Amino acid sequence: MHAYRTHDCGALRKSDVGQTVRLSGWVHRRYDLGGVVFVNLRDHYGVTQVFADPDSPVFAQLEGVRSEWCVRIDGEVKARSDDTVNASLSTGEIEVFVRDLEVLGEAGELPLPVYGEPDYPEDTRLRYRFLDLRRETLHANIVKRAHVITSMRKRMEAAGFLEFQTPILTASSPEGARDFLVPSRLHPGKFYALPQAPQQFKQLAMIAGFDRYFQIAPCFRDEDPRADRSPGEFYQLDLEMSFVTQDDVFAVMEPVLRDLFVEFSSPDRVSETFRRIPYEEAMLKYGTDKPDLRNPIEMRVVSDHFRGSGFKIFAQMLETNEKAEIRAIPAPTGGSRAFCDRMNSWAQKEGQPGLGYIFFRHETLPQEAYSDMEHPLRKIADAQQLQPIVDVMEARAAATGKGGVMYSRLDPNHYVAGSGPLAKNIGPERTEALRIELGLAAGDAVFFCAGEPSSFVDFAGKARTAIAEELELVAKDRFEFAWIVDFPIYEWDDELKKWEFEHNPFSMPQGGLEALENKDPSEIKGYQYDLVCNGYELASGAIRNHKPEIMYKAFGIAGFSQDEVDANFGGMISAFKFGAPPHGGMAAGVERIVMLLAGQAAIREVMMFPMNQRAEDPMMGAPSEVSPEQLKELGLKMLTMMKG
RNA sequence: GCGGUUGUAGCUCAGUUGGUUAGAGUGCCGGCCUGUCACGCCGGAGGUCGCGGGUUCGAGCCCCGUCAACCGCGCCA
Repeated sequence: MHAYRTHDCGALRKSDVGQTVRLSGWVHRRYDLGGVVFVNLRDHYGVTQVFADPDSPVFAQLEGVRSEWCVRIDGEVKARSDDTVNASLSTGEIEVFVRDLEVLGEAGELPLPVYGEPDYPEDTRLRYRFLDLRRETLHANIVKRAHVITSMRKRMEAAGFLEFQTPILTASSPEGARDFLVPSRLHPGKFYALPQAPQQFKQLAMIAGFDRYFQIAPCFRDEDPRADRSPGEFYQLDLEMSFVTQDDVFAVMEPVLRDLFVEFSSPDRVSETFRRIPYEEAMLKYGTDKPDLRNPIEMRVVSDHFRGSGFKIFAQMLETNEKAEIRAIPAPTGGSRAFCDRMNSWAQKEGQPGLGYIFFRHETLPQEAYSDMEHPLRKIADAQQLQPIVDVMEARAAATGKGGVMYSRLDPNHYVAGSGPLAKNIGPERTEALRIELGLAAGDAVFFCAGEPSSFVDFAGKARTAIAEELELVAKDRFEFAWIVDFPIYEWDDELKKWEFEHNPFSMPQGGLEALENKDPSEIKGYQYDLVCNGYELASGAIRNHKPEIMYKAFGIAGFSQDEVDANFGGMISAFKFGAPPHGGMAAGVERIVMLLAGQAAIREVMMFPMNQRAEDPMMGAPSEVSPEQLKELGLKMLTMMKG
């Protein structure tokens, strides 16, 4: 018999009854009834109930085991009686009567319960990560991660890509994030850098003629973390292709990613096709370049409705500031004063002066409008009869799955009225025109942001999210993908008074050299794209700039001289001078993909050994001090003494 | 670097307007229990209320400072 096991803890079935078996695992749970003791034994594969009574020679020992001890048992598989079958266990039809017991590893009092896995603070979980990883959810997340990565590899290979490894010790680059540096012993005073991405290497691989490259690539960036961004290191599905246009990259990667998501969810949960949304349109409609498209709300510019209107704040703003505009955030089903006021105070908590709104409800015409055909409200009511608002409401109900037809359209003296201070100021005709343009109905509302777009887009995006969350308009179980395209290449840095690369300096500008020479930098767009899903940026990529002269010009606009470009990207630039093929690709965040597929909101839930918010590993004690000898060998000297 | 939230038993948390001996659940220890699967019942141990200072007759609670964690901002080709 094997020293530790004949079966794993998820293996035994009714057909095994009568066998003598050996199992090893952890004590998941113990039920000591005095004359009989049950133990749920757990390993990677499952849970099996084992038990003993005074007939067993190891009854007393089995009574003595505690949670999370690692034990080996020998025993006989027995069928459970019908009334004691546990349907929630795959092994629930049997149990093992223990005749021998060996304690492989005792456990002290647990700092973190494995069983039941209640919420625990991060630091405790990270300090005892090996216990945390025994817990069902995290264990399953890590297993899922492995399966997702395997599936990525298979799909990429099936699509004709080859996986190559690129260096981990490489050169520091001035672009982008802060580098992790590694001192060189053989070259005192010089440093390697850990790669932020294999960007230059994969482009060199294209120039070397490998045509299609991919890698599950470790990437290192010395930046502060977020819930969806781990500190220090993470993995990307990195890829590059030669002789391709942007459309070719999309055509190859869309099925890879869609099928991956379908494999780990279901076909009806994933976008059939990935929409393409220009960056500008995304900023306008969603207030962000990584919109959550499960949220049906789309914003719209409605400045004209307020120009010269009785709502003086907006009207004057439009008159005095050319750049100012009014943007509407429709809120289907949000048509109550209580909801609008709640959003208004939410906005104030966000540091805004407030959030103007109109909400629409069904009202009865005033008496004097009943038969006065020239009365403005009579006209509105009649027009609504002609273009029945019921249709709008039905369409909206179909789109959002919420609301319904809330009144009879047969009563000629009923109409949909806009309410709230803003509606009073601009009057019923303008209110009605707004309602029609936005496709809203009784029971709906609309909020407004005003000013220069650059000052409110971020807030507008947040408001769009908050409104949809409050109204439960978000289709939670969906994965809504879109390509965000046509990113601007440059962004004006107001503090440094210069043009900066908005995304990545290696992209091909649309229009090539001519655009760089003739256009205002703010108007130059790149063949540069992001893949977004549910509000996360899942991937980012570009058709690369493979022509040295365009490269020099592009860097020149951002203030880099030809010498500086040669110094920092010399390897790649010189390669561009030896027959570089047009090429492009992208890189997708592995952790973010797994996070979405595992239904988690934090990236640490899909990483085996993540660091904490301060980029420390409390279990391994990283980062740590090193000995003076190690420093001396590297030619390094501490300038500041660490505290403690 | 900045802002918000949190910090009370091994662990997760409650603790009212400042008022006697700071509680619960869970875990741990002991006792009882032969069909549990969130086992049940009885008993017990376990606390520098993050730390330092202040106000007060009296502080877990109020004030000031400080440390730590999480979330966010800055940052993130």
